[in-house]
Amino acid sequence: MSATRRAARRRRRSWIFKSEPSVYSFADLVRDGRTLWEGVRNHQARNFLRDEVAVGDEVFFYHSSVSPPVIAGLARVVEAAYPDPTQFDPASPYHDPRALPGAPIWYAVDIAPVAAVAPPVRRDELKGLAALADSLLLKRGCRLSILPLTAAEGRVITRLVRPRLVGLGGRARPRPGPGM
DNA sequence: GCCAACGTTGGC
DNA sequence: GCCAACGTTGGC
Repeated sequence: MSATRRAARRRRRSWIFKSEPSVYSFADLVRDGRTLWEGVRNHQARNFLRDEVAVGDEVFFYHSSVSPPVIAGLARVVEAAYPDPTQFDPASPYHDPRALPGAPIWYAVDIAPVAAVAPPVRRDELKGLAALADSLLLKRGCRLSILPLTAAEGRVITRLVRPRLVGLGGRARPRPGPGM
């Protein structure tokens, strides 16, 4: 089997991507159909984006800094890491003068919406899950905006989210993929 | 609005 | 390299 083929068969991973909905919400993603996940300026989160987030991975779109914080949607990765263009743009709030074309510091991936979660899954519902007791997501003080889930954590969140998946644009709800 | 947690910066 | 000061994140 070729390397690409092995990569294609790699186990799909699950991630939490946090966003403040006043900056960019799941509804914005639905409107846009696809977006680059720009502006990540934390090294650990950057490393996940650059090295581990892969096409096809599942993304739980998390609204932070709102009350209550929620998982508002399901998305998937449609383009793996490439240099975040905003780092080179002096007009961008994410501009980083240390970054040079050819020597990027920050990376972005592209994601697309799969289904809305309605009603959204609230953080306090997640807190009720024993399987998430030690998760990064619920860990006090965890400020990572790109957050890996273990397979078990992904499963348990999927179980909660799945009955609430609402297809986009009035179409039928998306067929659950393998493992869902 | 408060504040805990954590990352970054900069003086030494 | 240490560490105090400061800024940001993000739940509450």
